[in-house]
Amino acid sequence: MPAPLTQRQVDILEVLRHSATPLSRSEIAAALNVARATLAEGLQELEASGLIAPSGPSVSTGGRPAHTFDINADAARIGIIDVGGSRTRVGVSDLRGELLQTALLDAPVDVGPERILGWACGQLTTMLTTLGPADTAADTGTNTAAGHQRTLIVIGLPGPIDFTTGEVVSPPLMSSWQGFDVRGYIAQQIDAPLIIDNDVNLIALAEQRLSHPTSKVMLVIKLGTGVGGGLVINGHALRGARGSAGDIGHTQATRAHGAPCRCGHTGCVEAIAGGWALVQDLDTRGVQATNITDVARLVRDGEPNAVGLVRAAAKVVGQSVAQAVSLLNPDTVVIAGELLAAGDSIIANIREGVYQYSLPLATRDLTLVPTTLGPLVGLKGGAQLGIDYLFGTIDIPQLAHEHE
Amino acid sequence: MPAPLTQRQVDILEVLRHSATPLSRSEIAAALNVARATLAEGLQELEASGLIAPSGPSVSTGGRPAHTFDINADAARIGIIDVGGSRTRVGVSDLRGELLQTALLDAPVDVGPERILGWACGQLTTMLTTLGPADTAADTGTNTAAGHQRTLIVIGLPGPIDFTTGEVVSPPLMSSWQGFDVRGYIAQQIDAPLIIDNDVNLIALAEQRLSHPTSKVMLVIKLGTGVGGGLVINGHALRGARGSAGDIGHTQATRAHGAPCRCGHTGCVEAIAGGWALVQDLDTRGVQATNITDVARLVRDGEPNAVGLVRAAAKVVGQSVAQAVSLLNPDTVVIAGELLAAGDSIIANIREGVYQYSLPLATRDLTLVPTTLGPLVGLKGGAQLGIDYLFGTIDIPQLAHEHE
DNA sequence: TAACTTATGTTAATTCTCGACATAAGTCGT
DNA sequence: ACGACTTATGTCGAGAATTAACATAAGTTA
Repeated sequence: MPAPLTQRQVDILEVLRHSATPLSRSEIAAALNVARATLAEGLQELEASGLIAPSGPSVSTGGRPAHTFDINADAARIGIIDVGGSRTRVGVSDLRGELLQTALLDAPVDVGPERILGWACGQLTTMLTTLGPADTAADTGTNTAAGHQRTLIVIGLPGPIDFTTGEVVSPPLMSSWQGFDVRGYIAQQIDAPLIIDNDVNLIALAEQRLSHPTSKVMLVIKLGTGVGGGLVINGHALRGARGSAGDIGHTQATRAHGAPCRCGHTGCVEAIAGGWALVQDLDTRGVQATNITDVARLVRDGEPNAVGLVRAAAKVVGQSVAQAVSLLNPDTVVIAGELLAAGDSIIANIREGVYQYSLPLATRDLTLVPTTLGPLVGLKGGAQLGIDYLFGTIDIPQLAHEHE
Repeated sequence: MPAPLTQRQVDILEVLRHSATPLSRSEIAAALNVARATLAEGLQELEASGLIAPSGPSVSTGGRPAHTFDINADAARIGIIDVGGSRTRVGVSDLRGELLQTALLDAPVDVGPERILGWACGQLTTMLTTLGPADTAADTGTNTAAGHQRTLIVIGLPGPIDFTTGEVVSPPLMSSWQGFDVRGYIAQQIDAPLIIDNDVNLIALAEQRLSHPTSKVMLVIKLGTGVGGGLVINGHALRGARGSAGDIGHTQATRAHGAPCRCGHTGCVEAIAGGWALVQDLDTRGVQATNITDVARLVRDGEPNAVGLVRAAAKVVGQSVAQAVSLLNPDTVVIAGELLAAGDSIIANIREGVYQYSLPLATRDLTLVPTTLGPLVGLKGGAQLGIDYLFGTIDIPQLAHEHE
């Protein structure tokens, strides 16, 4: 029965985490509105537990230099699995969210869960061993004094996750995963708490925390093999009643469009703008492409069919985003996903749709930008979610389930 | 410079407010997880300030009966103005949210702000005088000890409110209001703090607080002269970056539909399902109707054109709601507005659209129901928002602005 | 090197919070 | 009607949490 963190300690960790630079005692105290003396005990315990570490003296401004503290990066290792429609990435991050090592598997999600998760678990096990069990910060034997697991797995899946059960539900993109016990499978191979979430939620968290920290209402759209969305409201991912919030891919495109979607409906955004649909449509027109990377390359090369289809796709996405913008009035919309590799016209076309179909007030201060976090954005977001959990600030407890 | 409420006092008020029955000291202490003794001081101050009042002894269960406390209904009066597309209601509520008196003005919003607000302010002034300045609970002279205004005005307007300026913005339904200084006008007539919000936000708050208190993600649609929406996430209205969140009326209907909308676009939901559009369409077909009440009556009477148009309208709304349901995965959707008077088929047709176009996971546990709070729901919601403000738990400080 | 500036550790005072006790005010059984 | 019992209330002293103030440490600057 490990002692849990006090509220004050959670607060200290939050402050440190959201600061770009290490902080002195005085700075932490000021941020929390408490007297400096009040921090002493909590700070000492945190240091003893290894969660935070001294970070060298700051430069003097004319007086005694302050000792500064920062999150101890080596206090934990977070293994992250980012399953995408056409590729899967794994990585291990430290407690500051820095990725220490990553790996890529180029296989579509529908090769099935065993192949993908088997590979991922193997990679993670190796990485976690190589990178060492997290510095247990303690000959003192108090390394779990704060009651924290020091290794943690986060997985993002490209489909709706019912977090009341932790299962993938009627996954249009992942029929071979239907009913598969992801939690059980991973638990068998890696003994660590596991958090399951939607892949776009991970991206959304990364964007909010790392690129747009002041955003209050953020919408993130991922244009990959499928089309997904994620919402971050006041710093928390909004997952909805059953965890399926953010699904923008299977909303109806504005123009009646007969394209059949894998979800069983017709005219879904994804049936027009999803990577799989683009590949399929190109195929129909006799253009060779096996995945979305090919599509993006074709667009960059100026292949007329690809250019036209992707242009149309972006406009459809723009209309859908416009609906979402009207409904939510976000301050920030971020576009991510591999289709961005097709070039800047994607964003331009989406913007066009948004500004055309939304009311002026909703777009007046709207920031609509592509992600700048690169292809590892999903892993970075997974690290953020894992840190949330370790710091006791996770918002949806159902996501995590420690097997005892 | 009045002393503000302590955090503990705010907590006590919250507990009392959300309890259906008056509570004893022990019950309050249990709800707050503090010792009974700890409450004593805060409780006394609250009683002295008049915000709470003893509520008679509870029935004994074999021992000494407990003294119980409840919000002192007479500690404040909240004047509420609910401006709708075709009528305006005003009312005065007490601090428990009970409406003490209401009045109705049957005039469309576009007769202009002076006419409507002039009438409303006149009514409110009379009511507030008649119903007495709130019981000032104090020969003691400490009636403002807690630093609370005891009279407050809340107004809900049927258009997007830019709460960074407090103005009605490019109101499709209210061109005569464009640029009108609502705050200034009311401030001139009634000397009290003023909260301006969207009318559907008020309805949404009422529904969440009074009818669906366990809902975490709620969407409310108002089918009136216009079509509006409101969101309540975790008990707080989501207003978005500029206050225009919830706008579902000016999203594009799924089927390409050329109907021109007052907002300048074509094919908006409101251009098909808005009361004004229904009236217009009926007129085109030679059926007499001047407002949405007429339309609803025609449907009840079985007039074929009206039945058909309203049926189509409900389906369009259903499709839009389906999009919103996919995006947000709410646990509850409430339909309100005067069009409901047309009969149960409205809800049935909306449900049909939602279940047809949403993914199964999003609708698995979805509650989709009409409002049961009656035509005064907007006033009731305004009272809730006002109480939020008086109790110090208002979530969007920009809404309120005390003129000094 | 002295004067100055800023950070840190310590401590005594203050405030908060709690459990315990004595008392108040009912019901229940005879 | 009365005593035993049950539950609520007020109060007080112990203990914990928090703070401001002071003494000291560790730099910079003239």
